[in-house]
Amino acid sequence: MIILDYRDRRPIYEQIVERFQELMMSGAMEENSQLPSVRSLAMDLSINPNTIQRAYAELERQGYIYSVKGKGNFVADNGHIKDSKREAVLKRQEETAKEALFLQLEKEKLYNIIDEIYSRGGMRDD
Amino acid sequence: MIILDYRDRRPIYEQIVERFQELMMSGAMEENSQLPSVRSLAMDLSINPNTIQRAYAELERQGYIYSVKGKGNFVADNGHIKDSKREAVLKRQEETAKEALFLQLEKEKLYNIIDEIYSRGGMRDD
DNA sequence: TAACTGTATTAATCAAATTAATACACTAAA
DNA sequence: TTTAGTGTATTAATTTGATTAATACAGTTA
Repeated sequence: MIILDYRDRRPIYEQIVERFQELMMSGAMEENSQLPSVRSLAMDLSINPNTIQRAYAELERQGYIYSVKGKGNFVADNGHIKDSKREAVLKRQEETAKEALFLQLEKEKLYNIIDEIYSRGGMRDD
Repeated sequence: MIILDYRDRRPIYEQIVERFQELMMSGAMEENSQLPSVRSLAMDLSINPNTIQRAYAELERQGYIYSVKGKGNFVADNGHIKDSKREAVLKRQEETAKEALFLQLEKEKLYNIIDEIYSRGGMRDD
């Protein structure tokens, strides 16, 4: 479910946060389903429970999960999260376009890539 | 010429590397022109000369500059660098499009952003 | 020679991430 | 009620990477 990359410069807890975000937003983890416990996931990944705790705290802070003491951590309703992710992607698109312009890339090349991805992947419906 | 952002999580030397790359690829620094000396730039930025040294070593490793002992560091011919930068941007465009698709964003939204940037910025010629 | 340049090395310092070791509170089931 | 799970909190130690500090050495130029 989670694979750590120790060459990645980002801290482990951030990798874990990101990975769960992906899983939740792709629908791979259903709303209200339970996440692995702090201790068990730490065992699985051979890292310290505190690091998992930190990742979970961050996920909760961002509204991705909610925790119930004594029971566990659970996937929250994250419709609103998707919106903020969308914003982030659009911002990233802006940065990419700026850099492409800076490098004198023709905008058609960007178009083509987008078309390629969208035709390959098809569209989901909500 | 160079402004450091201490809130940035990336190391200082990397910020310096990136900034010089920008300057060189935008044409703001001409080929064979001299970079500030290790010690003088360190003074300017109020940081340790070793940090500049590290940044310059990295720039040289990547082929952006060449150094002459006793004389200084100089901007290299970096036509090929621009090409690899272009590749990197296209790859980034691909990732962005994938994520946009994943988030069910209409591709027209990406188009619009690109158009906006390109119309605002105009095109340079080589 | 003097004052610049780059390069290399070693040790010290600092900050952030991670680990380690606990303790405490809640839940669920035997 | 006891046991074994769960989350949460806290403090200290450790580790790692970045940065600083202090030097030394070598080449260039005036």
